[in-house]
Amino acid sequence: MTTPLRKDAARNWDRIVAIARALVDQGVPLQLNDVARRAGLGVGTVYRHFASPEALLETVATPCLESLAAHGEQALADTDPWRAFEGFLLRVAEAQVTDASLAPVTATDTDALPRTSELKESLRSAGDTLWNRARQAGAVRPQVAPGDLLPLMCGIAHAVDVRGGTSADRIDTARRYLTTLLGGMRANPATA
Amino acid sequence: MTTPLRKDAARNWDRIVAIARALVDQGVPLQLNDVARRAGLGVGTVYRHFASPEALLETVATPCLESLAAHGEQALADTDPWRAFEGFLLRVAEAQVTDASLAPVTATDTDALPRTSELKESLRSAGDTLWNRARQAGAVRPQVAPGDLLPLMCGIAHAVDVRGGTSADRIDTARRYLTTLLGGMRANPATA
Amino acid sequence: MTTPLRKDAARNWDRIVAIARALVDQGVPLQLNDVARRAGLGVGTVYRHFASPEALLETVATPCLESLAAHGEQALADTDPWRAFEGFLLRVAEAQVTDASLAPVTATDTDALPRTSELKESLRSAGDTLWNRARQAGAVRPQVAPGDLLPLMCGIAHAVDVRGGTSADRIDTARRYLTTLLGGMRANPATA
Amino acid sequence: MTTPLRKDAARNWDRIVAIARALVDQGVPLQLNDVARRAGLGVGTVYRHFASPEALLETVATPCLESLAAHGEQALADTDPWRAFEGFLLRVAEAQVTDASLAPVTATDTDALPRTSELKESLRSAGDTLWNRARQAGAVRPQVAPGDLLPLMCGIAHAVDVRGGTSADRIDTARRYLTTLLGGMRANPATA
DNA sequence: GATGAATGAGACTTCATTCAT
DNA sequence: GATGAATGAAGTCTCATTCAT
Repeated sequence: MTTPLRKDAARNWDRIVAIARALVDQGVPLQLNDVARRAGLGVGTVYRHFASPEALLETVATPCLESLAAHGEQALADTDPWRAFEGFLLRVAEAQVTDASLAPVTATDTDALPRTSELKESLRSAGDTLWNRARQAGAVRPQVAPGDLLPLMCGIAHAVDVRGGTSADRIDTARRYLTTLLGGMRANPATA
Repeated sequence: MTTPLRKDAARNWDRIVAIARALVDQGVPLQLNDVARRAGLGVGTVYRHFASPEALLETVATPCLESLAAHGEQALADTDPWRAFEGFLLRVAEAQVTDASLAPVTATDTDALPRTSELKESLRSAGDTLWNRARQAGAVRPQVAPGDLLPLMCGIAHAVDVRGGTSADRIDTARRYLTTLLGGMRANPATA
Repeated sequence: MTTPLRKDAARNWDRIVAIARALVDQGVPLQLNDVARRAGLGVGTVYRHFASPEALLETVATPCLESLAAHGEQALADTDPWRAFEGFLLRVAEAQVTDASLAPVTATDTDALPRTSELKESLRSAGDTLWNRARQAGAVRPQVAPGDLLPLMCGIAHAVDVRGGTSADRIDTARRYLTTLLGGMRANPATA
Repeated sequence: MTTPLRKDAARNWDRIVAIARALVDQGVPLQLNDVARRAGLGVGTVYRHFASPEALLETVATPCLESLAAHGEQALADTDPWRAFEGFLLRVAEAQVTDASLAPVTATDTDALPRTSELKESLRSAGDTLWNRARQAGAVRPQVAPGDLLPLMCGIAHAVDVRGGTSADRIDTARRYLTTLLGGMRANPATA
């Protein structure tokens, strides 16, 4: 497909992504000039690898998106539709509040990299399928539709951001919020 | 309290706010220079009235915040705790997706105007009280705490933004999302 | 000469000068808008009394300049020419490092108020006369000429500023510097 | 240490500094925007080379500071402590009234460039050493201490500025002032 | 006389992107 | 391929002064 990079170019690529990852983790906005300086590379080099800050950000987010997409695939194998559905959303929500590169990438419509679009599509489709199965099993109410899943996960992530608090709290909070939301999606609340 | 503005100054004030309102509605980021140019005023004039873009944005948001706060007060008079609680959140959610000035103002911690802080505090406190009443009436689960209410409303607004769609859909979507969330918060789903 | 001010105008005048004095003492640069706000007056009022920041600053400096000029007059009565000369310069130097309004006023060529020019001229002339007497008495070397006196006092004030240190040190430092300088001006060092 | 600049960048650097030099000589305050316009360069280019107006000013001043520092070193080799001390101060005073970039740089505490701090420190230390030697040789009175030297030189420069007069006079005036000051510092006036 | 709103030039700085070397 | 200098629009904000009310 793509020509493999020359060894040094690959080294640069790795370096750029590593630096960007670190910046994202520290909450520093990605600026290609800045990344270049920190990486000890020329801006041009960074631009050669990544056409825009968004492209770099998406590259940083890719492994996480891939792992989520993989989880989505696996979840399809689960025999309990609700558990599969719930587990998938939990993973997504946790990832969103854990990895700062995710929120902006999932929240936008326009992707810089085709790979990003593929992965987001894959997530969407996994979510839809899981939702449909749960629906057919009578476990979810039709109130929210498949296309709502990812937006809602973005909403949870944003709610957690707004709430503030220490980074240790974030996962807990996200879980509480998701649990609540799921409570409203479930068809047969555990009243029995 | 405050001296009423001179007639000409008031005219300018109104004009600035009106232009800002229009910009916000079109999704254009507020820039004081830009507002000044469009209003046919000197930058200094705009800065005299609004010390920062945030101050102007908050001013634009104020009427809406006031109306929400007023609704919060009224809701306290409702004898049905759950209905009062639900009604309040519904109003907040609708406002958030209807008025683009609200989201950034409610999502930040640092307010430019004291009035904004008052109103936000008032909303928070109304939400808390309504939640507590519903709680004491056994209508809500303790899963989410009062402090979570506003963040969650911000989350819903964000989810609606991410979902996209026409502005006509937005209110419906917000309602669906809120209904779902409330479904998860309610202690005794009306199954009885 | 000048029409006496109406009572309220005089009150405003006093107030403005008092505020300006306080600002100068705190090292805050004089801005007429700022002064007006702090005085609870309109800018226009301040401009009516003082045509420019410089005019206000000179007004603030005036009492001190007057007292120095008065001292200059008195010094002429002293029978010991060197003591008179030395005493005058000491007073000037102390004033310069004590009253922050003085340095800018004495250092510039262009005065905003005629009164300032008069006072500066008076100081200059007093210094010249004292220098001439000391000269005729054989107490000073002709190395520095009369016109150098005030510039040198400004130089001392500036040296004290550059040196930094607490405000308590300033007078001592100024005295040391002046003593040294005078040591170089005196014709018969106390070697006898 | 530092990578040499590319040829074109060096050309721009030189140009910027040359223009800044000219402005300083004309007494025009350095403004990076202004310098950029006069140099026919983008603002960004000037900012790339000089992070702030102060940094540019210090760069303009550097050669002169270096030459003074070099003189300081050489002066240490002089066998006559007083002559060395006097010669050093004379050079500094002359430079101050000759090169308008010096006064603001020497008068401030906070340097924009590390190189400037080094050079200022070097001057300070040379002055201190020369003073100490002269002191040990019994040539100076302990009235002014080493830390006073640079402030006093700034004071002389300022006195010369205040005095005004043609630029031809300036050096003469500075010499007279310094001579007088040194007269007051010297322990054994050549009366013997 | 007093007021204070309005002015607007102009300073500072940032940053995404291009392109000569 | 890599470099990094250059670009310049655009945004921020300040402040001395004027003039309508």
